[in-house]
Amino acid sequence: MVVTEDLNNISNDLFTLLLYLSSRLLNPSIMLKGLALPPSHVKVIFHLAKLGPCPVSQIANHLIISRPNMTPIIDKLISEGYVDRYDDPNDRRIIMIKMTEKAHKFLHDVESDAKAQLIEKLKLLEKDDLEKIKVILPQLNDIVQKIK
Amino acid sequence: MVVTEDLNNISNDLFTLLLYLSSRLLNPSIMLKGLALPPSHVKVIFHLAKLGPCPVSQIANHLIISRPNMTPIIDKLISEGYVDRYDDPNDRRIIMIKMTEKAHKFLHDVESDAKAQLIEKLKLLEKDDLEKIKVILPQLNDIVQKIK
DNA sequence: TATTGTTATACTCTATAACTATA
DNA sequence: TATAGTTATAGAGTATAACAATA
Repeated sequence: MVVTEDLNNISNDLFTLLLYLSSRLLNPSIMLKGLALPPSHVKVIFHLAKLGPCPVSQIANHLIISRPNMTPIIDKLISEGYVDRYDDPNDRRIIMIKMTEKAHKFLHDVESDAKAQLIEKLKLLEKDDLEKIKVILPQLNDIVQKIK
Repeated sequence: MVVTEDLNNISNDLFTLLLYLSSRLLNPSIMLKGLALPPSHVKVIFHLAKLGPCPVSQIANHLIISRPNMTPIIDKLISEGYVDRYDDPNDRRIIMIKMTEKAHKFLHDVESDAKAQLIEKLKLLEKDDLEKIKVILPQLNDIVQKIK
């Protein structure tokens, strides 16, 4: 049976896992530095990749970016060819944002780099441990994926 | 035996895990917003908590913050009582930074909030899944902790 | 009246180059 | 000569309030 103490332990372990992952394997905020686009812009593309075309304010709400700052971000992404803007026929107040092929390629490159870095670090592990996480990770992903 | 294909799969699973964790459970960059201190300042405190007292430039190197920007960051952290500055007796060029009790309490509060949020999300899982990750997480942490 | 997106503006955070002090 | 930290400064990112257009 799962009790409050279990929830506390699991939450502690998850918190530790997040710290370990970002300090030892892949720090998202450091990964986003040194790219052709500023972090906030990359996050917008990530968001569009996950949810598809979105209204400006929905992106702002999800990424905790203030509405006024979305305008220059979207302007720059458009001028560099990463997203397109189009009107919502059902509500003329709304402007929809959609990522382009260039943005898909950009994300793919970022992801490839990140995974290449991960592989280098994973090579440092012993074979037993690699065998273990090879089994564990899919199980954990199945569970985490159910949340929300 | 662990082969290249396994490394690719593991790296894919790890990447997916990081995305799931930060989008469904706890997004570090969103967690750092809305705090009393800007993200860069909080990261400095986190770094000091992990490594103990550090020279300014070591903090800068690890967090990918440029050296000149460390000065105002440290100034502000000192003025608000989160860190102390003292000289390294062995090398008079070096200025050491050390976190205060107030910073420890601050980190503890941030961590408590994060864990409370995690628990709320974990409650959405079924008991079977909770039993599973209760077993899985410590195993994964043991392995990840060995890297680097 | 509420919401979407924009403008204007001030504030904060950041990056670069040049400087001082010590090694 | 190389390194630690600082100063000066320009640029990039962000938050707030006020506005126009649409619902």
